[in-house]
Amino acid sequence: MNRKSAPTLHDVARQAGVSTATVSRALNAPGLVTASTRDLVLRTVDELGYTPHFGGRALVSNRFNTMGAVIPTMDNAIFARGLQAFQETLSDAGVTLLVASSGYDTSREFEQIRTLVGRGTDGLMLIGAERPAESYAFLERRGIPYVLTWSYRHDEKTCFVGFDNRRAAGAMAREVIERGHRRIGMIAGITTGNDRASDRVAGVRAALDAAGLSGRDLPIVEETYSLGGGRRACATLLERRPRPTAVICGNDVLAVGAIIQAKALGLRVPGDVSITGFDDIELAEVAEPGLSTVHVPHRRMGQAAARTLLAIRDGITDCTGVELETYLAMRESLGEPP
Amino acid sequence: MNRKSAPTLHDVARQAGVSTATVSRALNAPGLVTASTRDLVLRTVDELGYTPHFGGRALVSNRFNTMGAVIPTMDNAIFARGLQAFQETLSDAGVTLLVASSGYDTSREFEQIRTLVGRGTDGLMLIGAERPAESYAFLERRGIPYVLTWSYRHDEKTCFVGFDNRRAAGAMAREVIERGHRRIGMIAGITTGNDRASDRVAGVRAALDAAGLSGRDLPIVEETYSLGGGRRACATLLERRPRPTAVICGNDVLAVGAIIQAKALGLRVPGDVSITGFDDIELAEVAEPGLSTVHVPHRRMGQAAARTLLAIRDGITDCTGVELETYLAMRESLGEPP
DNA sequence: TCAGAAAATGCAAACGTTTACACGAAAGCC
DNA sequence: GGCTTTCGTGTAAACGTTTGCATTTTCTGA
Repeated sequence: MNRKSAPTLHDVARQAGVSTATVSRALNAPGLVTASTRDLVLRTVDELGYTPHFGGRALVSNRFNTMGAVIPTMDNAIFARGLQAFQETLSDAGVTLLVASSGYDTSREFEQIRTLVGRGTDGLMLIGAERPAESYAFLERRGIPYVLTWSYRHDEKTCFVGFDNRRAAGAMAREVIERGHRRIGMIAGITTGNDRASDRVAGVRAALDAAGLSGRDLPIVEETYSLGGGRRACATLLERRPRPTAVICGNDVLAVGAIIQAKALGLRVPGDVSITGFDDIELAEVAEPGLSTVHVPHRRMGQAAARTLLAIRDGITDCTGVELETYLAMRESLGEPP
Repeated sequence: MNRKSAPTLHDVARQAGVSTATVSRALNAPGLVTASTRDLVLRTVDELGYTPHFGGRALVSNRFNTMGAVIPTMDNAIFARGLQAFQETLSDAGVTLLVASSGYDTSREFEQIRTLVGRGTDGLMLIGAERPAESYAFLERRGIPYVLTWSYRHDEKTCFVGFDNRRAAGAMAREVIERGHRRIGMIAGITTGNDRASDRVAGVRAALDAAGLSGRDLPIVEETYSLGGGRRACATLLERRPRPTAVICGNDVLAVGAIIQAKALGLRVPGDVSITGFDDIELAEVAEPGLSTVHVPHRRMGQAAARTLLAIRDGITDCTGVELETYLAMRESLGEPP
C-alpha cells in the first residue's frame, strides 16, 4: 500500500489543456472562468481524483483553515457533545478540526497547545480559564486567537464563550436551601487546575453564606468524574452524623453515582436524601429518580465558540465574549428534607 | 489580535550569519553541524521565537504526522470513547488527530474523507465497511492507508480492526431464546448505509432460524439512536398481539429508551418483557433494571486502530486485521418470559 | 609541512499552490 | 468601423522548507 504520488495542479492543467492558474481559479473563484472551462476542469479534477495539496496551499496563503481544540477528555458526554457542535459549525465553514486531549493536566495541555499551534491552527478552543501563565504567554506571542469555554468571566482581554459556573451552582444551592435543607454536603470534581470545579464549589459556599449558613463548614469530597467516584464520595458524606439531607454534586456523573450509592445503602432518594447534579446529560434523564440538575447548553456553546473563532480569524471582531444562560432542570431527585 | 508575521528560517539564518541550510540542519540533524554553530543557531532561534512553518515543511517532506478519523458523530459515548483512545495512542507517537463527522451519511463521509486527505493525513480511521465504491476507489488511488473499525470481516485486502457484529448479536439472540422466549421483537438502528446495524439484524435472524423460529418473520422497527427513538419503537412493538416477550435492541441507547417506554406502559422489566442492548456504555449500568447487553471493548479498539495505522505508515506491516472479542454483560433486564 | 581525506557549510533547486500582472479577444460605445 | 472596456486566460514569481551537490574548512598522518 505504498503511497502513490498524488496528482497535482499541474497534472490537472496538462490533462485539461489549460494553465494551472485557470485550474486554481476554477476551484477557488468559479466566477472568474467561463462555464465551459470550469466544467472541463471540474470533470478532469474528478477523473484524476485530485485534491489540493494542503502544504502548498498553506505555504502561499498562510491560511491553514484549521482550528484546534484541547479538551480534558472526549470520554465525557459533555465535552464530546460540545466538540461535535464545534466541529459541525467549523465544517460548514470549510474548516477542519485538530483535536488533542489533556487528561485534566494543565502542563500536558501546554504541550498539546504547542503541538497544535506548530501544526498551524488558525485558532484554538480551550476549556476553562485556569492554566499556567506560560500557556497564555505562548499564545499571545504567537498571536493565535483562542476562546475559553465552559467558563465565563468579565474580562476585556480574554475571550470567554461560556457560562458562569459560580452563579449556576449558586442558583442550585439556593433552590436546595429554599426547600428547607440545612445539612448539606457537596461532591465536587478535582478542583486542582480546574476552575469550573472550584467555581461551582465557591457558588455553593456563597449561597450558604447568603442564607446564614456557614459556607466555610460545607463538607466537601473531591473525586474524579466517574460513577465509582460518585459512589465513594457519597458513602463518605452519608457516614457523617448528623447525616446530610441533601448532596449537591458538581457533575451529573458524580450525582448518578451518588444516587446509586444512596440506594445501595437503603436510603430513599429524595425521601431520605436529596441529590442534585450539574450539566444535564442523558444520564440525568434516565437515572431513577430523574436527576434535578443544572442545564448547560453544551451544543450551543460549541457552536458559539466556533463562530467566534471564525469571526476573529476573519477580522470581523476582536473578541466578543458570549455568556450563555443555564437553568435548573428539575426532576425528582430533589425534594424536602425528611 | 492581528497575527504577527512569524520569523522564518531566513530570518534566523541572517541573524546568525549562516545559511538557511545550516539552520535547518542544526534543528533537524544536530549531528551534522559543529557544536559552536549549533549553539549559536539555537540561541538565535530562541531569541526570535522561531517555529518551523508547517506548510513549508509538509510541502517538501510530504509527511504530515497527522492521522484522520471520520466518525458518524462524537455525540455518542461509543465513538467518543474509541476516539479518545485512538487520540491518546496517536499522541504518544507524536502524531496529531484530525476529526470530521459524517452524521451517518455515506456521501457526506466521502466529502469528509476528501477534505481530510487533502489536508494531509498519513492514514485514516473509518467506521464500518459500508460506503460507496467511490470512497474506496479514492483511497486506493491516493494510496492512503486506512483501517475499518467497529466491524470485522475476513478480507485479505481490507484492514479491519473490530469485531463481528453478526456473531455478537447472534450470541445475544441465542441467550434470549435459551431463556425460553419465542415471541421476540427487535429495535434496530437505521440500517441504510450502516453495516453494523444490518449485521446485528442478520445475526439475530440467523439465531432465530437456527432455533427453528422464523428469522424472516422477526418484527423489526428501525429508529435513530436516541432515547426517544427507542421509546417510539418500543411502543410500536408492544402494540402487537400477541405481545413480544423480549425486545432485542441494536444499541444501548435504544434499549434504555425501550425500558423507559415499557415502564411508562405499566409493564415490568423483565417480568412482563425482557429487553437487551448492545455496546455496554455507562447508561447500561445506570438503567433500572440494569441492562443486559453485549460488551464491546471500545477503548481497546481505538488503541488497536491507532497502532495498526502507525505500523502501516512505518512500513512495518501491510495490513494485519485485528478481531476483538465481545461478550455478554448480563444484568437484570433479561429474564424468563412471563 | 603538505597532500589527501573528512567534516562542515553554502548554493540552489525543488515541493504545489496562489495571485499580480500581462496579454489577447470579444463586446460595448459613439 | 475605430475606440475603449471588459472578460478570460496564461506567465511567472513568490511562499518556507529540505536536501543533493559543490565548495570550503579542518583534521589526519607521514
